[in-house]
This record gives sequence, structure tokens and C-alpha cells, in this order.
Amino acid sequence: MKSIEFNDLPKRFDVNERELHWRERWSELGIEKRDPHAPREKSFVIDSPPPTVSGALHVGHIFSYTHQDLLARYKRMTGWNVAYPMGWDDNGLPTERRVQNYFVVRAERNVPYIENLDVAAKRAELGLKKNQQLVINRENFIELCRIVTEMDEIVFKDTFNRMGYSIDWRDEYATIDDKSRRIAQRSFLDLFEKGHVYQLESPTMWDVDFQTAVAQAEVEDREKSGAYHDLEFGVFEEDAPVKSFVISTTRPELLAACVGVTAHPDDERFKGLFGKHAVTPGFFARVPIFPSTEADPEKGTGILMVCTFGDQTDVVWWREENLELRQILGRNGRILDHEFGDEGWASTNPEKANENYQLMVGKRIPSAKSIMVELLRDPENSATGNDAPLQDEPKQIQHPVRFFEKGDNPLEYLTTRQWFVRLLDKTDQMIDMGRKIDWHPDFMRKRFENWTENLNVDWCISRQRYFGVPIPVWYPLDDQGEPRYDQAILATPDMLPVDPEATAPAGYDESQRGEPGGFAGEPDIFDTWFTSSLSPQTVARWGDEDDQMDTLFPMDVRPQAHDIIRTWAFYTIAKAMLHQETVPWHNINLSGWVLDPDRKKMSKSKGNVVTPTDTLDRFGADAVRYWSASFKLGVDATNDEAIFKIGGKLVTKLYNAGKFVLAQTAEEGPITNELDRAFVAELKEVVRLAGEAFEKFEYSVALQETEKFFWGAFTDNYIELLKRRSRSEDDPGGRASAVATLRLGLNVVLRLFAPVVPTITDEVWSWVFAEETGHPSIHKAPWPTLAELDSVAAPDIAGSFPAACDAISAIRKAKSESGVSLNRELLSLVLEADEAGKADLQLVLDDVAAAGGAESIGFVDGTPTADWRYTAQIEAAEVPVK
RNA sequence: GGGCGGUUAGCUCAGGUGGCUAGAGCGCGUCGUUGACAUCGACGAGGUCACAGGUUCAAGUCCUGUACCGCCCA
Repeated sequence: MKSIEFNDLPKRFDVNERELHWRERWSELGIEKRDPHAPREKSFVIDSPPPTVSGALHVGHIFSYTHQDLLARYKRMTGWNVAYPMGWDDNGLPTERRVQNYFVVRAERNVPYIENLDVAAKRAELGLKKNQQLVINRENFIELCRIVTEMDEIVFKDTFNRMGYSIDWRDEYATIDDKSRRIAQRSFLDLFEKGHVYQLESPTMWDVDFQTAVAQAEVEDREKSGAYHDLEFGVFEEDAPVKSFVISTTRPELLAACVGVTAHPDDERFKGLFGKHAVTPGFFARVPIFPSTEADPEKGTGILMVCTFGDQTDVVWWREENLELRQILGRNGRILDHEFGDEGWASTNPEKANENYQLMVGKRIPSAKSIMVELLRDPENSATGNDAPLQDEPKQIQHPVRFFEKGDNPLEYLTTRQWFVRLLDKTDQMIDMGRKIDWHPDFMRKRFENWTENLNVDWCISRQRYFGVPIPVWYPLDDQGEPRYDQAILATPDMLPVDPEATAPAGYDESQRGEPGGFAGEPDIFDTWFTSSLSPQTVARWGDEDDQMDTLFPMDVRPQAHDIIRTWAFYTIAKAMLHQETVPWHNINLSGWVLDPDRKKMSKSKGNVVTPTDTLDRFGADAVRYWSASFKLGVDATNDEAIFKIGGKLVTKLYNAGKFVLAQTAEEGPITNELDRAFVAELKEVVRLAGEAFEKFEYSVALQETEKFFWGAFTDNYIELLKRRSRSEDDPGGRASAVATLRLGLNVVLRLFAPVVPTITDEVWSWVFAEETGHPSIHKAPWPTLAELDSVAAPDIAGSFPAACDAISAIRKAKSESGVSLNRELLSLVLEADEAGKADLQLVLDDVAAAGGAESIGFVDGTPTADWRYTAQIEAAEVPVK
């Protein structure tokens, strides 16, 4: 039997040094590598989330990603061929913003490309000040994005490695790389062919700062202060029941874009007006008055103006009532120039209207608003000949305003040409798909269904940005050089990935770009989610030469945080449904957030982010993993240092217990002793509980059960009970049984802990067990099974082990209460017990007596109390015996 | 306004299908170190399980309602 020399090992375990060693060792052994030829039924496939590569990872990432690695390591031990890939989500706005700030640059179209651009040199050449942006070509900008994301990816990868994540880096991808671009474009072509995408010039939510369209999923409501402005409108028709009415609006600056007026059909106050026309103050436009059940009689004055466009209902009214389009806001958020009196801009007083309007042209919303309010205080702008149109002072209110989640100014609705994926007609199918997936915890499914049911626009997938996957489409130009959007030319499969701004479509020559009769490339790129929602297909190389859809898809589990159910989870389910007509994965695991001590979500915008580096330096990866593993799925965690400390203590305890157990020597022999067999019976129960918990993704339960057993049953009691017998000179059989059981217990417990604390468990494993079992790493060893413990016979008395623990506790209590040290020898030891208590102890008396420091145990009749089954009466030796 | 979570010891959290005296760790108090471990061990104090009803032989656990906290969506 191989043992260790106790003193050969350092007194303290150097976490950081050993973690580095083991990371290298795992890499040598290839523990993370999947077998690409393994059949689907032998593989366990994780659809890991590609983190957004912009800035630094924080403990929230680590919390969530650790859950994946726990699963990966557990599944490998249970014999699965685990596919654990990793991607980086590098395209999109966060990267663009970071590049803009990092290099102080801005991309614009129609700026020449510069070969080997040196930003610093160029800035110096132009004499730009620190905060003056260098304007560069789109291609140059994209190159800079690639430089920055590559730098960030190295840092991210380093942190993931440091955490010991067993990621198979051969499956690494980035959402901007060739493979991702090719598969995203393939997705588009497939959706186009199936009729699921369409292109439409229509009012779309627009961020005026980023100057791009956004999708419903990227919108959030923010509570903002605003004001109701009550404005008097005139009535055009002479025979109308009233000559004027007052509308209430929070957006007086859109008055010039007013194209209608509406009220509830049952509203007695306005019934006589429907079918008539109103005249707007200030611009004197004649607009129709129509009824709508969408108008809320309780809100404001009950009658309201319809503008192109103030919100989503304006869009609906505009469409349903065939109203005029008066788009006064430009893509940059400034008021456009228009001429009242022109077609579509009719006014009963164009001169005054233009005088007023010109004051606002070129202004942003806030200043346009204050100019408009001033104009409305002027009686000359009345549509009725009464006093000033503005009734009273504006009434301050708090109301929800829609924002792009990354934006700083409210969203506007602008009419632009965009590509959409048709989803509104498939929400029922989406919900059905959601029900074919197991959600952990189950209540998170409700979030998905809630969102899906409330969807009210199709998925807008085009973005007017630079760094992303191009939409693989061109348009022929007519004789006037105008694009024929209805005749889109799609890329052919062999061209992918393709940039239509750099490559000509089939049948055309690059010289025809932009020429009448030639072609124009689609300048837009995809919504980032369009690409990242293909993570399963990307990892499985859908449609590529080395397509592995058969062996990897649908995947087994999607781990992610619950804030991206409506985006990443939703779109991934949608894509798999539209392309493969199946679920993308069978399970989805939602991890909680990490909250700061004030219970606020950790996020960059709140500035309360904690980076993991410092924590790792202080506590080590095993301790940080322990923290993550102690929380149930879906439950928010606190970034509580106390838990890292507990994890650190567990590491130390495993080290010390491992040293002790493996330093014990004995002849090899079977496990025969009653106490040893009773201990193994307890061990079996933990193996069962931990395995069952892991199968249900309940890592925290597995950890808790293992910990309770290790700390309570194993180290505090069993080891103590065995200290004498495991060194006994005159009971070789009992000693052999003791040492064999200690080793078996340690061996099993190490494996149960291995997914959570991979370093310390492999360290202890390497001392003896690696050679003994032929598994060079614990992470290549099998997960403990009940079957492997079957060779140990059941104890004769089922309660032997707990009785021994209770008895030794009673002895400790007696010693503690009389202020005697625990290892003091006893001259006499008598236990008060009832018959059952006495019976349970009869086969383990020697071990209990030895652990108590007594030669033998006497009994007297006693009655167990609620807390104590036994009570010890002791007589301690005068002096501690050496 | 609709939906979903949470409210258990000073703190952070466990408590499948209701069942004997409600648990852990941290913190606190007392005691204990030359043979795994003081980054330790033993022992102990500490909870009317948010509140109010109800179902049941029995409720932290099920039902109804209320309050507060958080999240998602309008």
C-alpha cells in the first residue's frame, strides 16, 4: 500500500502556486477535450454564453460561468463526452463605443480607406486635440474593433483559465469571425427562402444618438419627469357642435407633425366631432378627427393629437386611418427643414406656419420643445382667434419613457427601411417550443411566456452600424441610380461570408457599384442577437463542410442569466424553430445575479462592479467556485466575502484531512469492522444524494450534502473514532479495516467535491489515488457509484455509526463542561443510556472508548433527553498522559 | 395596472410530494493546543419561520387575503 510521508508535504497549501500547476497539468492531460466523433447519445453538450467582450469580466460573470463548469466536470466524471465550447460576442455597439473612446475616432461613410492606419500618427498630423474625434473609414474602424476585441479576449480567456474552467478551446469562436459570419448569413438566406424575413419601409424605433433602429427586446421603460401641455385646437367645419377643444400632450414639439386627432367613440364630449377636421395651433394644419377605442377618456383631456410619430399607437393610427406622413425629426435627432404649403404640408396660414417652424429647424428635441412652448403662449398662434393656445401652465408628471437600453435619449419612431424576421404570427408556436424545454428553475418559463405573449412588433434585425455581420444582399440600381429594394439580390451559398460593400454580386462587376443600371450593396449589419442566437448552430458548424449538427444538436443545456431570457433565450428558440423545427436545447439553466451589499444588481452603469482578480488572488479559484456553487439556480447571490472564506477553509480542511488519512499505514485488508461498515453505509447515502442532486442541476444541494458528511461524519467523528485503531500494533485486522475505510472515504469524498474544488481535490488525489486507480487526474476518474461500495458488507446494527457519534459527543460535552482537554485520558467512563442506546453501541464500544481516552465503557440506566441520547460521567486522569 | 419571486437565529442562506424537540456557516460566549488541521476543535446562547384567517389529527411546508422588498412586462 502506497502512503505518503506526512512531513514531506508543506504545512500550508499554496493555493495560487498549485492552481497554476494544475491548470497546466489539465491542459497536458486534455481533460477538457471532447471526442468529435462520439455519437449524439453519448455526448453532453453545453451551449455556453459568449460574453460581450467590452471591458472587464466581473464577479457576476464568474458566478454564472462557474455553474457551467461544475456541470461539465460532473458530466465528464459520469462518462459523458462533454462538449463545452466558448465564444466571444464581440460585435455590436459596446465594442464600437469602446473603440470610439479608446482611439477617439468616429466612422463615417464616404471617407477614404487608409492602408495601415496609425491612429496616433494620423491624429498628430491633423493636429487634433485630445477629445477631437478622428473621422475614419468604415473598414478602418472595423479593423480597430478587431484589435480591441482581440486584446479583451486575451484578458477574458486568462480569467476563465484561472477559474479552472474546463473549456474546450478547440471550439472557440467569436461572433465576428468567419465561421460566425458565414453561419449568420446562411441563417438569413434560409429565413429568406422560407419567407420568414421581409424588408419594409416603416416607422421603427430609432435611437438618435447611435442612429440605428433597435428591436423591442432592446427597449426599456424609464420613469422620467415630463409635463402635460394643454393646447387649444380649432375646429374647421362651420357646422361642428363646438368651435374648439383642448388636447393634452407631453410632446408639444411634435405639433408640426400632427396629422390627426382622436378620442374614444363613446366619449359624449367629442361625439359630434368625429368625421370633422381640426386645425392645429401654430401651424394651422387641417387634420381629421376620428374615433378610436385606444384613446383613454380618463387620460389628459380625453382627446389627443396623433403625430408622425410620438409612440407606437401613433404608428397604428397612422396606418389604420391612412394619415399623412409628416416626419419632422431627422435620423440625428434634429428637426428637419420643411415648407408648409408644399404637398402634404397644407396649412391655412403657410406664412405664419413657416415663420414658426423655421425657429425650430436644426434643433434637438429639448430646445425645439421650449421654443414651441413659447410660441404657444402667443395669441397670434391660436387656431381659433381666442387667447394663447397653451392653456394654463404645463402640469408636471412622472411617466414611463421608452429608451434603447444602451441609450441616453428617448427613442423616436422614424420611417426607415429595415429588415424584419416575422415572429408575431408564431408566438403560439414559440410558447409551445418553450414548453418542450425544461426550465431550471421552472418559474422562469413564465418570464419567457410573458414576454412572448406581449410581443407587438416583428424582430427588426437590421442595424445602421459598422462592426457586425453584414446583411448579404445587394440591390440593382435603376436608370436613375435608385436602388430597387423589391428586387434584392441574395448572396449565393458559396460566397459566404460576404461583405456586399466590398464584393459585387453574381453577374455584376465591381465597376458597376453605385452606377445607374449597376448595383448597391446593403450597408446595414445584423442585430448582434441575430448572430449570437445561433450559438448552437455555430458550435455545430451548421451547413459547413464539417457540419456536426448530428452529433451536437439539439444541445443538452443552455446556461445563462435570467435578464436575457427575452433576448438570447428567446431568439435562440426562435432560430432553432425556424431553421430546424426543433428546440435548440432540452434544458435551460438560469442563474441569478450578483448583488452588491446594498442588494443592487452589479452592473457597469451603476459603477458597483467588483472584478474577480483581487478575490482570486486572496482566496484562490477553488474558494470562488465554492461561493458560486453554494447558490441555487435562479437565486441572486451576494458578493459576500464570508463565503469565499468558507470555501478557503474547505480547501485547507481537505488538504489536512488528506495528509492525515494518506499518512496512515497498515497491511492491506478487507473492511470488516462494524464501525467501518456502518461508516460506509453513511457514505453510500451521500453518494446517492449528491448524484441525484447533480442530475437535477442542484449543485448547491450536492455540495451541501457532501460538505455536511465530510465535515461532520468524516473529519469530526469518524477520523477521531479511528485514531487509535488506525495505529494499533496489536489489532492488524482492525487496523487494516480502519485504514482501508479511511482511504475509501477520502477517495469518494474527493470525487464528490471534485467539480466544485477541482484543484485541491486533484492535488490530494495525486498523492496516492492517481497511481492506485490509474486515473492520472481526478477529473478523469469516474463519479462515485453505489455499486462500487457494494463490496463492503452492511453493518450488523444499522445505528452503529450515529450511536458512536452521539456517544463521543456526550463524552466531549462532559469534558468540555468540566474544563478538561479533549485528549485527556479518563480513569473511568460511564454512559447513561436506555436499552436501545446501549444496544446500538454494543459493536463499536472499543472505538468509542478509545476515542474518549478510556480503557472501557460502563453503562448505567438513563433516559435520553431531547438533545442528548447519552450522558457521560467521567473521571479524568490528573495529568495529561503523553 | 398584469405577472413572477422573496420575507426562517444579529448576518448570509438550507429546509422534495405537510409529520416527531426548525438546520448550517459566519458572528457571539465559555473552554481546549506538543501527534491532520488555531486559516483548528469542543460545548453553549440565540428563532411565536412577515402578518391575519382557513384546510388538516398535524402547516415553515397547502389555500385565501394583507404588508413590505426585488424582478419582469405594460
